[in-house]
Amino acid sequence: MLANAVVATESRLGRSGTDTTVTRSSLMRELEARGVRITQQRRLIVGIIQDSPRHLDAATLLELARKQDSTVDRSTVYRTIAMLKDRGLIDELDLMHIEGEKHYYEVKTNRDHCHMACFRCGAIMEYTSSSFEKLKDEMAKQSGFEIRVIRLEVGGFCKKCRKAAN
Amino acid sequence: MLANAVVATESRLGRSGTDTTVTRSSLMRELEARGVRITQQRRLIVGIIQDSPRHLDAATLLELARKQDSTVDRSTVYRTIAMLKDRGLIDELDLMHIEGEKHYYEVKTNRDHCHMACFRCGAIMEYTSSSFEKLKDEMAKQSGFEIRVIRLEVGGFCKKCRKAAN
DNA sequence: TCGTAGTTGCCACTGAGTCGCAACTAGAAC
DNA sequence: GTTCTAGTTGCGACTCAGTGGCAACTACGA
Repeated sequence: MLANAVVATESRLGRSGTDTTVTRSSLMRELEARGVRITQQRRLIVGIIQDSPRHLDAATLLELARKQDSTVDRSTVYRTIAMLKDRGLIDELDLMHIEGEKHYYEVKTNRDHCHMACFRCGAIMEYTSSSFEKLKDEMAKQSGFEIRVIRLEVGGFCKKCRKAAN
Repeated sequence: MLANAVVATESRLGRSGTDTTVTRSSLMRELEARGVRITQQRRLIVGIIQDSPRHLDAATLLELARKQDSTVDRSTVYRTIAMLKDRGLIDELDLMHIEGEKHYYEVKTNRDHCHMACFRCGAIMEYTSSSFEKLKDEMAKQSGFEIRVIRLEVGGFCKKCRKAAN
């Protein structure tokens, strides 16, 4: 029981920072350690991803970056995302395409977790569980597959919305 | 052990029909039963999805449909896909974006299953397991979430490719 | 056979993401 | 501090998936 945690979020497409079992690494520190060239733009974009309380898509990320530096280009945002993804520092999510075909990004956590998207209110909840870890191990063992990325996404209706529907 | 099954596929983006535990319903029969208007185009498109040994994306589906009826339009394919998705008759997959941003479709099965995509050879494997069903139940119970769609996708390297890499 | 609600083809559009290239710059070498 | 250059950026034009309005067509019930 203690190993399981439902992380509910207050805001739309938000995510909670209160979970004690899930931690996220410092992107900037990782990049420096790996000898990646640190440009102003990267510092800015990476900072926004790191500090965001919500799952960001590329367009929102660009918008936020431009608030601080209006010259930042769309390509730079996409290229920075690709760079972080290649290095395994961020995860890409679809969130059940709850708002079109966008992709969302989040800093990789120490534990894999699932995202539950409410079709009615758009809330995103994160869920970690030891059963998920076990399933992952079982899959790798039985299939001989080397798992690099895993994504478990759920669409449906959250507790609040189910109550509201009654 | 018996409850688990790794379904390996021969071909790229293929899927096996040999699994005895996973069954797929007849789309046409379902549509008729639900009083959906059966047009020539729908019969054609739905037939292709049903009979395909591979996971199809919209563009491929259109191409295959046009081989039998060159007048079929792209919109019709997208609208048919949307119709089947809305009615919960097919599932949409991303397959870890192994080939760009396409979406792939498959007839809904009696059991949820996972898709494992090999980054090297592009093979897609399907995996069903009682642990997956259990995790699903646990998630619903603990979070109060009503699960309508669930998608578990894995990216990495398949057994063959891992051996080949050595 | 007819009438019409639902569907199709057409076409123009949007929005996400990519790519080549010239200009710029982080950071190593001196 | 100055210089050098490989790596990065901004720009702009592009591709590709998917959408939506609208007139013409058609499945199917009466």
